[in-house]
Amino acid sequence: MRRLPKPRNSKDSHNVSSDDKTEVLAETTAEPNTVTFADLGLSEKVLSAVTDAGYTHPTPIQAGAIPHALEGKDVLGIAQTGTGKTAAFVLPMITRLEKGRARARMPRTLILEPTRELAAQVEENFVKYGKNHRLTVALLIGGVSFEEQEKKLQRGADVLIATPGRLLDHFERGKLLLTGVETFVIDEADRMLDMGFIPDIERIAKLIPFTRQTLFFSATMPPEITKLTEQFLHAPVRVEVAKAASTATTVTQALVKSNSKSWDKRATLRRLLEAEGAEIQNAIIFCNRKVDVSELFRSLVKHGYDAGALHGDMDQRARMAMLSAFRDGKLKLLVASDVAARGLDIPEVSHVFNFDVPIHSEDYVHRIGRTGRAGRTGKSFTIVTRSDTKYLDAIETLIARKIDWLDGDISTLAAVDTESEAPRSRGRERGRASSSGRGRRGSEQKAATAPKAAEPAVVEAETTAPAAEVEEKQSRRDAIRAENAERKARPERRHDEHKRSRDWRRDDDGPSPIGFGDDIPAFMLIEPPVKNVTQGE
DNA sequence: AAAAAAT
Repeated sequence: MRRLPKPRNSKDSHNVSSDDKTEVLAETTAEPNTVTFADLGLSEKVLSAVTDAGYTHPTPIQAGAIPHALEGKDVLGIAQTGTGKTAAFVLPMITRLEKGRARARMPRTLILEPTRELAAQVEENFVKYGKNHRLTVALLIGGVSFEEQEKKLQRGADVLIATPGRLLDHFERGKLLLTGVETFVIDEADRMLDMGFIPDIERIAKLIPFTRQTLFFSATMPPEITKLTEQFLHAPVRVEVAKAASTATTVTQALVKSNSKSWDKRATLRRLLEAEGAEIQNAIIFCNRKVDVSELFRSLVKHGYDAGALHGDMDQRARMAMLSAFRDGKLKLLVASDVAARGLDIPEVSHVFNFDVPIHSEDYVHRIGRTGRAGRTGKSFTIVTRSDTKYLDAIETLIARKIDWLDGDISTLAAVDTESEAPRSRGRERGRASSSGRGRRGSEQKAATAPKAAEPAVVEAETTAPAAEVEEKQSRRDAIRAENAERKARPERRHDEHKRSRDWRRDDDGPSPIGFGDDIPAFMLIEPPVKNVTQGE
């Protein structure tokens, strides 16, 4: 038996809210797995597409939202990505579209997404589940030409999937009327808020008839979003599945200390990559800034790693190429900005590396949520420098637990020379500090693939917290906050900045590849460099 | 100290 993306742990649907409009997914009424897609009221054609895709049992958000969406009710879905949220609106929409036909320039449904990749992903869902239908789906996103999009609009689109900017652009050019929209979907509303899209969304909503059905999804419900739901939704059914500030139980988390110099961080990362070795099926490496994505990407390629890059300043074609190569397994490592943190459906990522500690703690949760999906296990490593400690404190407070250090916490960095923070065994750390020869490093490299000394404990964070656990978690948060404050009060040890090894410095990046700007995908290189060749240098 | 999105 397979489920649509992400069977989380069964507690997911126990969230209780006092809101009287709320429909809580009541698993008190039935065993979670007894509901099948056939019970939800979807049309035969949709059902057969779902069956063909290999799914029989809906996820909690699907079971909760689909029947109401089919009835034409407004739905407020509070769910993180990876809960099967997309199918929760795609399946009932296709069913409802069976009645009636699209007219030129008057799409019947509109879905707003915060990023281009997410929009493209939703389109794929319509293709997959609408294979027994003759649906016209138009994807209106920036970075690509208008022509084809206009053609589709002119022909009459049943489904419009758009990012706000390009949609308004089409509208202003008079290529589009929104007066025929029957169903309006706002996806990832909280992220749209972060990105400053709310005014655009309000403007778009005003162009759509009042009588429409609105499906509204958000991972979290900050006050601004609540206000927006009051404005957009009429007597909505509320379906809530997962808590935002939680990390999957299947993700192993660890911290790794490093000096803050970028070459030092890159060296730390490479050591981690070597240590994990064959365990890495594929990995996303997150950087906070786009320039750092490019820089790290070039460095990894130069060191012979099978790496790609993904960030918002890249050419759209390169973005798509990179993403599909990564999905297809042609790329092992994807260096990315937070474009890739949320929403993107990249199955089976075995590892997540945070090259930088995220500045906003929620991003940490989203990033490591890229691994350990659908019940699989995943590993995450976060490289921490001295100046990151306050962000780290915020993260630990948010997730209400301390994350294990792989090889001594940040305060131990000061005690030894700067290149010696071997990511694993303490014994080796001492050895590294006293050696400076290259031959030595070569053997070190081999040792890196040996079994790891300190395996970080498996996370026990909950995906959803019932009332009693909420309190317990809060007190844990308070304790962590106090502990962090106390640690901060202690005087910090100075470290020796001058004892850097020359070898590390030589890592600085050489000439950039040509053709794809800074971000030529490694898999497109004519001569794929061999891993480890440059490593010992 | 950031990223994303219309040109």
